[in-house]
Amino acid sequence: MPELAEVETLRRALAPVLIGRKVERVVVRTRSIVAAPGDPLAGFSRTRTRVRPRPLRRAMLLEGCAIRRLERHGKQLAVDTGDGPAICVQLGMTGGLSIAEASRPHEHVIWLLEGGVRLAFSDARRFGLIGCHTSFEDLRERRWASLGPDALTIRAEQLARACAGSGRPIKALLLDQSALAGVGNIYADESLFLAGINPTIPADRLSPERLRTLAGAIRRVLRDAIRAGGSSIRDFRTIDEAPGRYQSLHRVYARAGQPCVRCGSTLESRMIAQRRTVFCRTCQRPTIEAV
DNA sequence: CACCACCCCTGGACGC
DNA sequence: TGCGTCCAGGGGTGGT
Repeated sequence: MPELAEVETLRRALAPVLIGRKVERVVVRTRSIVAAPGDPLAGFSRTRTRVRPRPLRRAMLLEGCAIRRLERHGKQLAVDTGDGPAICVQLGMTGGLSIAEASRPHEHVIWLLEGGVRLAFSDARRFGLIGCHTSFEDLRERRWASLGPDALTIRAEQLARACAGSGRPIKALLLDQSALAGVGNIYADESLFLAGINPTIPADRLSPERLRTLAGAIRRVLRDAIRAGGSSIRDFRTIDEAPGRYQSLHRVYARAGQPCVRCGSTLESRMIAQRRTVFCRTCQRPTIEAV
């Protein structure tokens, strides 16, 4: 389940291998995983109303171009050629990028780069997506403009703006990529626990002080997770198959029924915004405070 | 507009 | 051992 920390781990591992290298050939095994310019941003495979996919030319997937930089916003990774096209990789639930000569299961797109480097996008459940754009500017306008500020550097004031006027549970807001980009179910629960905030509290009922605490907790949890190479719950691996180490540091995620690491109470679990949510009723009291 | 249920998909865990 | 069932959830879509 790649979230910001896992995507950033990938970005840092890929950059030294890819930057400056030319893509010699691209192999597309699963057309539906790729959105060409003009295709619905979601990828036509996901829309209920069937849309005929636009013709896909391999130059759209960077064939013949040299890679200049890798950028990340939230959970999305952009591969940019500078003066040419750019692609946006969304890993979804089980997507991954690897550099290996041997093929892995469920490979959908493979880039063969100069020097014998083989980059592959694999995704068992195909929730992931590769968006093709004419330029990095186009990618930013069409894809990243609708995302909220990046969670790794979120400031209290930005979080306050996102929460203002929203009666949704704070957990639901943290998961909303248009409010805050990069936090998924794991780091939402971990951040709320660290901040001592109950996940059911309406976003607009949190005081400025608690929002400051929460913004700091989000930054810290993500920084620590990146330092540990991300969380490997099921599928996530960095480019050389190495698993992350942060899952052993989870304080609440997937620990329902186990004792709270801080107070020993039994951790509770409930559904919020269609997501399993684990928290400590003692350390994260459901107090509604005056604003 | 804000919010939420639903849907896409498959591997792994678990019960019998 | 094997098979059926449930669950995980990112994010777009459509309905309320």
